[in-house]
Amino acid sequence: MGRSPCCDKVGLKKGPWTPEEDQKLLAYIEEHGHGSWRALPSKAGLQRCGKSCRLRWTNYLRPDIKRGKFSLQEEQTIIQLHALLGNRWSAIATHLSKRTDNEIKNYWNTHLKKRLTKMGIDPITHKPKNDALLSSDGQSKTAANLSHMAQWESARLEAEARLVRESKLRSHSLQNQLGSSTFASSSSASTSLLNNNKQEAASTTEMVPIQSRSIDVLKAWNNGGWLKSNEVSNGVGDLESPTSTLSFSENAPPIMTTTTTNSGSGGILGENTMPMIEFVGSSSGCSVKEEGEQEWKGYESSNNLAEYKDGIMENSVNTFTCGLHELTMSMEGAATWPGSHESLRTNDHAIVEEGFINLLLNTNSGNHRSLSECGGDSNNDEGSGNGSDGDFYEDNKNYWNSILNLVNSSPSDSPMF
DNA sequence: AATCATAGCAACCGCATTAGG
DNA sequence: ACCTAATGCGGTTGCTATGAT
Repeated sequence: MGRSPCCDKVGLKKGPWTPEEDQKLLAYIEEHGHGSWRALPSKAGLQRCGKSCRLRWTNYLRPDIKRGKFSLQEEQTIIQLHALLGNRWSAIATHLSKRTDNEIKNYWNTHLKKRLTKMGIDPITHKPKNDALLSSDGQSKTAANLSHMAQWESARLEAEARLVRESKLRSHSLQNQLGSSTFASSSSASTSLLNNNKQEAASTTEMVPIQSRSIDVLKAWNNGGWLKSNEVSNGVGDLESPTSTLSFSENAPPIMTTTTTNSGSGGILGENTMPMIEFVGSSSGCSVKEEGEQEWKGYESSNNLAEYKDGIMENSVNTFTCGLHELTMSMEGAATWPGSHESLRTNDHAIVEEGFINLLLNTNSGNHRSLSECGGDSNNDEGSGNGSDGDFYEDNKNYWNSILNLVNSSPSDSPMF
């Protein structure tokens, strides 16, 4: 497949945008929308290629972009999501609303990466340098992937175990609760499940006003139609998308429950033997740090790995709660579990992964202190495994929990259901 | 004051994927 | 099923500002 020519065309301007050009582009999009980017430049009277216009808009002119200094909370979110996702900037950006992937990427490359390196942390593997050196040079990336894979796999195994346990409970509750329908769901069976999970969520979190709204979450993923429950729970009413065009007129609920029935005809859920999946998450009150409230200086000056660990791998005892098993169900229907980090780039995998992330981010049930609070003044409570770091499993769990906690408490309005 | 080095960031490049005919 | 345009995304480049010598 040949690549379409773009900026090589003669007569098209390249380089920095002038205020006049910005004004033209802005005015045009405000009036007409961007429509076809290729056609836009001529219509807007710009001597630019469509791609350049699109980039300028998405990275700079879009009105919902937050610019300026990154807060500590944002920095920590980026670091942890990077540990989780690697250099998948767009995925990271979806959890930092109002920040563009380009900005995050730049910030990582110019600030965070150096900072971690300075602290003796390998920015690729997110492990202490000594560990990373074991797989030096070209192998460090592979090591990072393996690390990510191991973490994913660990979470998945835990989820699977839970799935087995809960699926049995479900079949019981299904039979018992057909018919109750306080949720706007297309199926009464799913409704009863929702209620189960709603109660479960409510029992493990602070009581939150419960609304609900059902969508086909997989379809929503396919369409890029993210719903962000965090924003609602954070008191932000409108749902903004990190991309320019998505918006939702309705508020997402503090607990977003999603069901989809399995047609059994293939697709993502094709091999799923469960009759339906549901995503139940909750987000509760969060603590938001003001920008610049805390600095990294403690970490930097001490160059102390233990402190880093305490900050990033916050000690928490909560486990993956509701949601993971539902995700696993969809995962198993969606071909295979990703065998490598890169393999996630296929659409199904991306869907699964995003769902997993969102579940991770959305399933916190009560331990939602921010890292700013916990990691910032390090060691309020002794860390994972009570100081004995030999237990890989505990470390690993705490690592993921810390990510979960971080983003749940993040002010960044991460997209959720 | 001039020169060089470095940091920061906007913008570009090119591959991958998706959508539509 | 195939082709092509459009779009998404991550890596890289190059310009500008700032600091050091």
